[in-house]
Amino acid sequence: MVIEIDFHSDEAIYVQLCNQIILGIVTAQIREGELLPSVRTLAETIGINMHTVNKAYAILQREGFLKIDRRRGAMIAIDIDKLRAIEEARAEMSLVLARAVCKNISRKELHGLLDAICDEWGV
Amino acid sequence: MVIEIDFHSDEAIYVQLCNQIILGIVTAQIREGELLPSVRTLAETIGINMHTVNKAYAILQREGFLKIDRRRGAMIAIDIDKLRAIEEARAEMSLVLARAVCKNISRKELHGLLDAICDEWGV
DNA sequence: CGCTTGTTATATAATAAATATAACAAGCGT
DNA sequence: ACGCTTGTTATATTTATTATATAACAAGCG
Repeated sequence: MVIEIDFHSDEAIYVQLCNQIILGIVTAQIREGELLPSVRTLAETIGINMHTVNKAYAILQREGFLKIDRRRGAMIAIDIDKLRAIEEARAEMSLVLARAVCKNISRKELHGLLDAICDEWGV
Repeated sequence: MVIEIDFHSDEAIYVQLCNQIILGIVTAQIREGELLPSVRTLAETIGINMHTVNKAYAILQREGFLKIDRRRGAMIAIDIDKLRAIEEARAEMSLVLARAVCKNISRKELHGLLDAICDEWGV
């Protein structure tokens, strides 16, 4: 999967990495059981430091998106704690929806947006 | 409206301020046309620096949630650029939804979550 | 004139992010 | 046994961001 980093973004590089890998999973660019590049390889490919990649991988492991085997590397492996996932989704969605609602975006339009995004991913 | 800052959060204080004010608008704790406390007053109430509040207000003004009059203070005034708002909502929602979908939360459940949040706000 | 308003400038401290080296333990392949 | 790669840890340094601290300014109200 291709990873693009915007070095002029106000988002930290490791955050961009996490987001793109998660988007890669949901768009099936990389699937459950597949290996990500090694921290060193990906770091060199992108042109950043090894520890920045390592930080992203460690976070994704803690959040239950991948498992790290010392010798094989980082493998996509979703740990499903659904109750927790729903609570997190609710908290994050509240902030997004609040901004949208303030801007007069209707509940109906938000449902439409949700469908459009899910359609894009074939979910 | 009451503002609560978590000084142990990993979110910057000015970000928490922005989020809470937007949530305050959407829950009608503060309405269009109403004045927020002055930067100095709010800073003292919360126990933080004036510039931190000023930064939050400036950001909310730039994002079109309030207008600042030099002598009157900061007033809730939503600038509706709907096309832009929808694009921003789509980008932010994509990240939230991607995480949720990875955790096996279905499209149906996400619609339910959206409704639950909107219901809470009476939107 | 005194007061408050947002705004700007400058300096400083504290924290976070990113980079740079180096080294370690584990295991694979030859 | 050796060389290689894997993630991991440690340390140091640099840079960027965040937060605080003072100070001053222009604008306007009473």
